[in-house]
Amino acid sequence: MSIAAEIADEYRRQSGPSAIIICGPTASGKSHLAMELCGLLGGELVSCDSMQIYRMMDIGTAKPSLEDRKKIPHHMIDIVDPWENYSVFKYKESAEIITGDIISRGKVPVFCGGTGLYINTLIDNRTYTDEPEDTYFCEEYRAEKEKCDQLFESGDKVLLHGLLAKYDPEAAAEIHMNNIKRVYRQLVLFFVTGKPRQQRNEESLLHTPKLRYLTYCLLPERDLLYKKINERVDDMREKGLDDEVRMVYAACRNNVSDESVKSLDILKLTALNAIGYKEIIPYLDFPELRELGIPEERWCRDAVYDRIKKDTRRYAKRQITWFKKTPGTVFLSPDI
RNA sequence: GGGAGAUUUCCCGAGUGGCCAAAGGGAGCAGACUGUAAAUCUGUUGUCGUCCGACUUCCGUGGUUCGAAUCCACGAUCUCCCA
Repeated sequence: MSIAAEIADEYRRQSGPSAIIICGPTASGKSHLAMELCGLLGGELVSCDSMQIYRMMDIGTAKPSLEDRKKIPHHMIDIVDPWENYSVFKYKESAEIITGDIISRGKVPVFCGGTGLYINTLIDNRTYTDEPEDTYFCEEYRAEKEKCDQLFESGDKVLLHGLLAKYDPEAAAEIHMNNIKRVYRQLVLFFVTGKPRQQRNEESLLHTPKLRYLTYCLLPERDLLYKKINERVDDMREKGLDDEVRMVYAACRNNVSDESVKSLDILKLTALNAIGYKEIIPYLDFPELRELGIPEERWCRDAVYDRIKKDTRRYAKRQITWFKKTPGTVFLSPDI
């Protein structure tokens, strides 16, 4: 019996509202399995992928083909533009509505993706409060936030970490000083909510999950996975990743303030830091990118694509590390 | 045939007598994370033991020395130059 058939059987044995999650590192064959399951169970696919969320980024994120999307309804794909900000909070919000809708129509939600943070947010039914821009727990924190911004800009990790130690010592003890981005984020969250990390975490877990999730993680043998990754990157190259990256970058450039382009803040956009994009962007022929100093050397496609492969492999490793500790997960090792 | 230079732990590469299991980088491996996550960060990489430690290494063999990756001799392989 095929893996899909077995999972389908297991699913049918469930009582009460249930959903299936298919996770695993990139190129482990998640989409294929999820599609098969949808076919067997009359399911609809809900993506848990932080990059397939973005429109235009088709080749580099290995989005399912339009053909597949016609066969089985796919959700949570192509819902934001690459120059927009997105977050787990927004993901959870939309995914919840969509899931409810799928169930109310008597279909089975089949979640599929590799973003562990999103997946665990679903499983635990974490709830966050909205985080409006520029709202602070108290007036005093507004000034502190500004100070915090300055420290972050100047890269003063020692003082920034010290600031966190002052407001949320527990978080400071757990987050390494070098992890300046996270230190900064913790501070911002503290100034907005007025609550330390521990408390926020606990409170986000107060709502019991409405669904029972059957979680499966595809974990191919490492060598096989890496081989598959390399092949997939070569494939992307052939399909025209270069052109797609140029198009996405240009689109972001047109939709972001001149200031951001000039200061290269544009490069901080989450979408532009996706693997396959961030490696190619420095070589694009846009005036502001000259500052990066890289275009001087010859554009060596082989080297760039090797870097993409390497970054993808490392990403896969991080995904595996995450999935391994998600409770209740059933691990499968496919031959791909 | 003659001359010059090279050979270092997975790779690149530092090291020229003790502070060397050997800088640094790459790649690998392991991990953290639960409010930007395809992001960000940490640890580790000769063997054995839990840290202190013990043991085996720097092309090979032999030698000098209290002590050698480092000096000497011979050999092997590679690169360049003259024939």
